Amino acid sequence: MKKLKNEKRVSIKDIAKRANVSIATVSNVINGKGRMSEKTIKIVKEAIKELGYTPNLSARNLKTNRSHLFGIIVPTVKGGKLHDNPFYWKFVSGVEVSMENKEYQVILKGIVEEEESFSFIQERQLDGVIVLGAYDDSKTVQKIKELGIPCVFVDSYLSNSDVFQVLIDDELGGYLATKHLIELGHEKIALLCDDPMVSPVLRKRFEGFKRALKEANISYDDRFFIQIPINAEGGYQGANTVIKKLNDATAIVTFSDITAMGVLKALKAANVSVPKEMSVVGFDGLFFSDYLTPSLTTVYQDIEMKGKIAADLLLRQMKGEEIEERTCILSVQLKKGESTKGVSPSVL
Amino acid sequence: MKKLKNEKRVSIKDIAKRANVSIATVSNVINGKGRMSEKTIKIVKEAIKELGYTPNLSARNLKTNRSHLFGIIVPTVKGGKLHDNPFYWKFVSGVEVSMENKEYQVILKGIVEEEESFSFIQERQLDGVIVLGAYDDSKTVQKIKELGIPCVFVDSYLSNSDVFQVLIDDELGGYLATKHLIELGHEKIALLCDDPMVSPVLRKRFEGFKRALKEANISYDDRFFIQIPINAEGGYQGANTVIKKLNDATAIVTFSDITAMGVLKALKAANVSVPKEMSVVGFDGLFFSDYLTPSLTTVYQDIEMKGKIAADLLLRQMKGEEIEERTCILSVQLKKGESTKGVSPSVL
DNA sequence: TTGAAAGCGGTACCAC
DNA sequence: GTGGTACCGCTTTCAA
Repeated sequence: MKKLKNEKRVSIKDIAKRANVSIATVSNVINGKGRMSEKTIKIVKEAIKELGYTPNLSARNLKTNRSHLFGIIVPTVKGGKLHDNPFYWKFVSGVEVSMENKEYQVILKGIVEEEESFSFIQERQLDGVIVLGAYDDSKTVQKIKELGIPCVFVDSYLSNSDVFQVLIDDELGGYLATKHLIELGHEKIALLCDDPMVSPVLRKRFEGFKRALKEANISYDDRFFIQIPINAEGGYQGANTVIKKLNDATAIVTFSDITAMGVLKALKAANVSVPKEMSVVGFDGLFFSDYLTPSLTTVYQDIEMKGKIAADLLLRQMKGEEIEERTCILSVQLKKGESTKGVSPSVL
Repeated sequence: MKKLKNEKRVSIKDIAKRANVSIATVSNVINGKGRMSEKTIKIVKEAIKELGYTPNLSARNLKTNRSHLFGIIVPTVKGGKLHDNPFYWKFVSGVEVSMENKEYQVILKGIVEEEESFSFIQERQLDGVIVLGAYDDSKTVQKIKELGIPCVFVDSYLSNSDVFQVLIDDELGGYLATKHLIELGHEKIALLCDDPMVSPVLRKRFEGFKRALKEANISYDDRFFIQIPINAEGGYQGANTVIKKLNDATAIVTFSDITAMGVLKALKAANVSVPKEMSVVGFDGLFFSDYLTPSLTTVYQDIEMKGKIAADLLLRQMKGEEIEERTCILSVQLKKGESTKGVSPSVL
């Protein structure tokens, strides 16, 4: 005989009724707190199974002030655009690996600092946040710190040493890319890059670039710096600028594989052979870099590991663990592909 | 003089006290319900601003049974691995566009059907879910439907016409890819694909493949079907198989750009020139397909649009809107690149 | 070992 | 128009 059920979700109360115990006991069984007889535990557990109970996290969160939710926040990148860059995905992937079986869920959110507020962090009671690519003076840092919740800053170069940070050795990356070219005999090296002043990450890489030049006694020449947005289109445009205005350049350094991808396309379209007439170096070591033609010489960073470590730091903070080493700097390495070779003897 | 504050978050009560009204009134102001005098509204709003109040969503959710959270669920793909496929990024991107300024947050979750339960949907009180790539008999469909929450199935070919679905014309896609090659004179066309029986999407594309052959009176030959996992490595291996065992093949059809990418790499490594000696077709039209060498001829689908529409259907369901057309099928089109050309006269 | 009850921060009904 | 209050589902203290 079918009952017209109210279809309400089963709650702790229903379990209590079914098991003939109080809701407090049910709660204790669920959370494994207090001491109860084996018998009650069994009865309650059976009731839970029979009735198909699942806890209501809203209620639990309300009471405990914890949400088991945390955020990955990317300032400066608007929602939709976030997903154009494989970097973020690799990162999230790493985060999720660390989160596996920890009962946390992740909310990924792109933010435009000027427009958006951070109220959702409070509203949702996020237990912690990972922030990507902030910088010392950004509002984001200020606001997040005000909230006083566990957080980890990635690629942010914050000067405050109390803050948890994950970085890579960007300076080394810029250095390695450039040095590699120099060792191959290149001297006229164009750099395609967004304004290094807006991002500490780019600034570091830029410094590495200059260090390599200096070490080789090659003077830095402004003409060889081409400012472009860091994306494929930027690379495309930038490469065309090189072709048109810097006909003595024999190599191009970019600070992202995505940019390099655009560079390769432009060079191909202009019939400039890579690496014969022009060497190209990328940065990141994203999955496709190996599948381009020619395959890309690039500065590899372990993005997934970055995500893992960030998540790990966050989890440990949330547990209230004492953490001595608050900044983690990952190394990078040059991954040689086919896009670079020795400079050909100039034909006169 | 500093007070030792309890540092508790300001709640509706604090606002009520500050504004000298009841919490009911505050709630009404916040939600714009009921009729109140302009004056009270102003006072309350000021108090909210002064105290920096943000609502506690857990509390609200508890009361209203809505979470303003929804899930994008990918069965068959385990958490971390989800992010290896640009398809999902693009899709999520579309979803977020539709969600813009709707106060919803998205949780992306890969699931292994066998292992995982769907309890998180209930626990978090998700207001709705978008499921990618389920199929009629999958547990996922059954379970989600039992939950009775708004949902949209994408790429799932569910036979139940009551269900909300977004699809592309996969059959047409398979057909177009193949027909294009046939028109170029190819007859020995290898197909690299995962088992079409496990996924309705692949089955449809496979059917399109066969239809094109049939139309051209080319008999389908089992030898030319190479089963591989749909990823770059699969493409790489598959192409090598073609090289070794099918030396009469002049073209390769794949059902994903990622696969095609692997194919191109293998062919390049084996010194098989594309498209001169072998034509290659991809599927999806992902961002990098245009940057490969040669650029990929591929079946383009508007993944972002898929995401937009799915999100839109979901939002409308949640609003309780009447929706007549429950299944949306997007078209696809052939995007010609450099990876296909007419078959060269066979050299004897 | 178990249970009664207060209360987390809201919403919504109903009385004034 | 405004306010009192029950209640959402759960955790937790304290008493039995």
